[in-house]
Amino acid sequence: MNQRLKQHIHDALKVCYELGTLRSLIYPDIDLEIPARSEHGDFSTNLAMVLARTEKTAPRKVAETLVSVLEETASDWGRVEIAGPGFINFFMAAGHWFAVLDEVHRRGPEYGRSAMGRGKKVQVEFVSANPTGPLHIGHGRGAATGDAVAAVLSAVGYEVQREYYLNDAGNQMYTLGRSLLLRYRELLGESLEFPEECYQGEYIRELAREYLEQKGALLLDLPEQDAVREIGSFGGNRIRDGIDRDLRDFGVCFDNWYSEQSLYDCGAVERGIAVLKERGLTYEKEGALWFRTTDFGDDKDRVLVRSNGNMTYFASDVAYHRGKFERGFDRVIDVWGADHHGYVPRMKAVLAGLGRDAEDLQCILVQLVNLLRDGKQVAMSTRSGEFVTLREVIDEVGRDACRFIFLSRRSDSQLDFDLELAKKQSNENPVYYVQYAHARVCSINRNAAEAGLRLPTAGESNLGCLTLEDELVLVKLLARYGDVVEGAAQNCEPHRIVFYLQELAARFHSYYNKGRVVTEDLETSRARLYLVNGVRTVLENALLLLGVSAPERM
RNA sequence: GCGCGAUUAGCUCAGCUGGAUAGAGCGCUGCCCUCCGGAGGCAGAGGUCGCAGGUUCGAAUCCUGCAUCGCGCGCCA
Repeated sequence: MNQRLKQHIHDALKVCYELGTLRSLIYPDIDLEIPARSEHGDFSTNLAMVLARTEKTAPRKVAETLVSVLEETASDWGRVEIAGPGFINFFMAAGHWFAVLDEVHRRGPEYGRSAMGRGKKVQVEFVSANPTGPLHIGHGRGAATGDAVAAVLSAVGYEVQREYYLNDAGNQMYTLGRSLLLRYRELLGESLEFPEECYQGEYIRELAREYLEQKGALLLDLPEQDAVREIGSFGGNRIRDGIDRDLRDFGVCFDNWYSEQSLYDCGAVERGIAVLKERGLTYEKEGALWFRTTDFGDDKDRVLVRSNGNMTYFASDVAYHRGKFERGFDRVIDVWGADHHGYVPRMKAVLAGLGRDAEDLQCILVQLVNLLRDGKQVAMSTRSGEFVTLREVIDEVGRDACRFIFLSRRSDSQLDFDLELAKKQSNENPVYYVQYAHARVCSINRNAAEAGLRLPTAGESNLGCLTLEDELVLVKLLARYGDVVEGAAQNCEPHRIVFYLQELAARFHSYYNKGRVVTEDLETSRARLYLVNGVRTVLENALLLLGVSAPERM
């Protein structure tokens, strides 16, 4: 609808230029916004104010000139007026609005999707927690965010891949193996000191016990190196499987698990370094190899190869990101914990160093989750192994509430997550408010079916029966849904969907309380059923983007 | 010290990339069950958008400085 309106405005501007009533001869991007106040119309543009400068004419005067042309065609779609300092406000005829209902019903689950990103491949990499322990609640927020961003991008037409980067190379896997081996030996009666740098969590003991039960005491006969590698790879696999299982139960499913070790095995890390060398972006200092990331805006250079010959994680990150683009992605999105924000400039530098536009990489920083119970902070410390796992939270509060809460703020703002509040099935908990709206429509449908009323399909009902102000408001909200999805996609901000859902649910509940959908009047009942099921479709579509279910009963 | 981010109602937060009289939820006060599900609705109180300048027709939004808070600044992973 606003595309057509923009075209009208563009045409009007052209006419003014041809008539000579306006002389700027420029066509600025037409900014159509939905005013906060309905008295200001359904749409509004500041075009006259933008043109005022080059026209050297008062904004209102420019607006009058434009409006005089716009009015010639206005009767087809509504009316125009000038307001305030020079806004041009558009009021669409009600019939135009109610036509979206047909679109909602015709497209069903497709309604709200668009072709904005058609033909482009984008990868969203998220969670990517080290496979050295179970996921905790912070990973859950990253998972919900990454998954929803992926879903939203996919809804606007991108070809999307969800990827988990598995840090299975380097020191930490060795540390995992060592931690396990020590616990294993403890179980076999040895008394020893458990080093601080080893993983402290109780799960280490459990895995060691599991290994012992399955394979027995044979590790004691192996050289230490081999024993560490053996039990480490056992533990790493078990932990990875556990992570995968937790994520699936959280409704997150990765298309690809990408192994860091594989980058070493196939020589990609060496090649990545070689490319930077060839481009003259590296130098040696004090026995180490450096990448001059400061050439691209980083505040200091970074080491690729240490003086002891070991590669840094940064070196494999270069290879990893280079590989992403070689795999054909046009855009790459990394979802990180906000404590990694310092890594953004150096990763952007990697892209620039490889000859890519740094904008092709977007980093979404997810702030930490502040876990509360009844308003009191729950102490957590990864080092001591005392943390609340994602698994525990899912089991306790449920997947829907969890995901909804995680997505209810912008990702870069901190989030209070109160376990007791999340469990409450009350008005303090916004998930149920939205889901309840959906269940309510389903309930109305059941009721209508009992009364022998069938759900009307497109064109079957008389939309002229929808004369209430609330009905128009609802339909306008439905019409906005596509823009909301596009905005969420463009900005990688799934929380916009959450806010939209709350508004839609609120308008629906309000409407529901004012009168009945199923009345004695058959024609009105059918039209209202048609409307209310349009609402239901959009509620469902939006909830599914967030990975939250749309229940028919609660 | 340098860098990044935050600062909006009692609390938790939005604010559509610079628009018109700054919004929502919770909490608080007072109402609404003859009615398709009350996990609901209606009404009300509540603001110096951290502070000070600047940019322009117009600033919560952009720029500069300051204050407070958080995070990050290894040849760690």
